[in-house]
Amino acid sequence: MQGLSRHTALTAEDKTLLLSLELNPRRVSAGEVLWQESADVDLFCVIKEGWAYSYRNLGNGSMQILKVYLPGDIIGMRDFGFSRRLAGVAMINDGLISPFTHQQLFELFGRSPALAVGIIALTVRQQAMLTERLVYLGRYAAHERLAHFLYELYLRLKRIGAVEENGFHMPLSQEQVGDALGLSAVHVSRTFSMLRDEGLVIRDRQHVVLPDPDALARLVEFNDTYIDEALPVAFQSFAGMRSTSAPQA
Amino acid sequence: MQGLSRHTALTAEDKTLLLSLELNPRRVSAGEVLWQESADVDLFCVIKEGWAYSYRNLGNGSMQILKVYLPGDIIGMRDFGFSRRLAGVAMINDGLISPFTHQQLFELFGRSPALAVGIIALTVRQQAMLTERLVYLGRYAAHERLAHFLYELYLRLKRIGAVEENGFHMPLSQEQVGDALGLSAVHVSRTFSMLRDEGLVIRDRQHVVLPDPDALARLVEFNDTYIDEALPVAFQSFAGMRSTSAPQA
DNA sequence: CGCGGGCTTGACGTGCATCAAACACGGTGG
DNA sequence: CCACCGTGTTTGATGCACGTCAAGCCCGCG
Repeated sequence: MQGLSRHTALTAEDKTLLLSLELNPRRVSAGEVLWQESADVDLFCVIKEGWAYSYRNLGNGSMQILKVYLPGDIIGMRDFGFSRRLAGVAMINDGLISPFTHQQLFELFGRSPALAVGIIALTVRQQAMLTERLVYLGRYAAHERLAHFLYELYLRLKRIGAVEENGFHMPLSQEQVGDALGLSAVHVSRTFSMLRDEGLVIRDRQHVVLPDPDALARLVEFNDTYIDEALPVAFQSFAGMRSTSAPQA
Repeated sequence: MQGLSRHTALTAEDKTLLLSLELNPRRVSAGEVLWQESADVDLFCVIKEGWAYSYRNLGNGSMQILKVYLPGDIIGMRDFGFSRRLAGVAMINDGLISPFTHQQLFELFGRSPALAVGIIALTVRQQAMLTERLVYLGRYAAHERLAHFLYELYLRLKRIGAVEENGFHMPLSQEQVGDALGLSAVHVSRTFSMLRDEGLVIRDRQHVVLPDPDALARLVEFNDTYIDEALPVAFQSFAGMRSTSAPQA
């Protein structure tokens, strides 16, 4: 809800509808697979606690992690419009998720165009992050990929209040970081050392501190508009246009 | 239209609406930039003739090509929901495009839920291709990236009838192919030679032949469901649900 | 106390980038 | 018709970033 209200104005009814998606929370444990690649698309989830990632297992034995999901994120929208999953999703640590069905989503879309627009906007923004990663995989060296990855996490965590004194908890193993960045675990370790020696990243076990976030942002030329930007005006009016009971602010 | 009818049933009215998007075709010449990164999002386009690509120019002087667009593709949907372009788009060769506005798109969405669903489905499928590329950039070697790239083009071109005897016209320079695959132009050349020596790809200037497409498909473990798959049943009924004048098949 | 998973460090090999030079075209103007 | 050029491609030489293998280390855990 916090995420959606960033993009579009919500009425009381919208909020009730949204909460109805989160009725059946379920505890999940570290490493638990929420669904496998090629499984039928039946559910989507909101993550309430814990981290998750979507991945593809490849023919050559390696894995590519596509995206890391944090509390508040919606999982599974990637597969919206497909009958089979394009990627598996697994929990990184213990957590709490609220699954909801295709049907619930359609119903919500039908009742509140504002919510439909907002959820589509969130999905599009997730896709923008993927594109950003594609650029880094294609054209940047290991230390830039890692710096970018950490800085993006930092921004996303800050939005949900999970950063304290420029530090945050990062439950990913270095092998998993490597799978996300297209690097070997060994090289991730070396790259962390490099960033430490340059005073950009301090890490102790699963705790990461970015002593000078702005310096990191400059290093990776971070463009944060795609994470936070509000919807263009045209969208607000479109959402209002078809709304039956929810005039927009 | 051909692309949409693959995913959802179109009524006569839908077809009229679609054609209204293509009223103002414009000739464009090779290398012409349709829009720059960070430009205001005003237009989308259907490509009627010619190839285009979306790209990002990077701080380190290199370029990453995100996607190649072929005749029949809709360009610009990546930026749907943003006020600024996330990537530039340029023509590869001379062509013909039909621009349409945000507003036209909204109007079309309002009139035909079936079309809205179909266009969203096309957009989601484009994103699936991007994800596929991300996987290849992260975890596969040059010859696999190139083979995958060529095979994907081959499938997409075959759908629009631009393949003859397993061969097609490919107006991209090797530098551009490199920018798409995260490789140097020099290495693209060497990789082409490699695939030629293995009998997988024959190339003469801008003409490419895949003598044994199935062998290529096996090499890259190509999963073509994401290109062609029809919409799941739930979508058809959703499209029908809100339609005022267009009962679904 | 021993075990195992994750992290570190070193040695070594290699895939790809980079630089540079030569080559093959198509287009242009003389 | 042929010199001329520019752009794109090929080929070679060299270097480096990263992968792989392997050994040791740290720490939590049974």
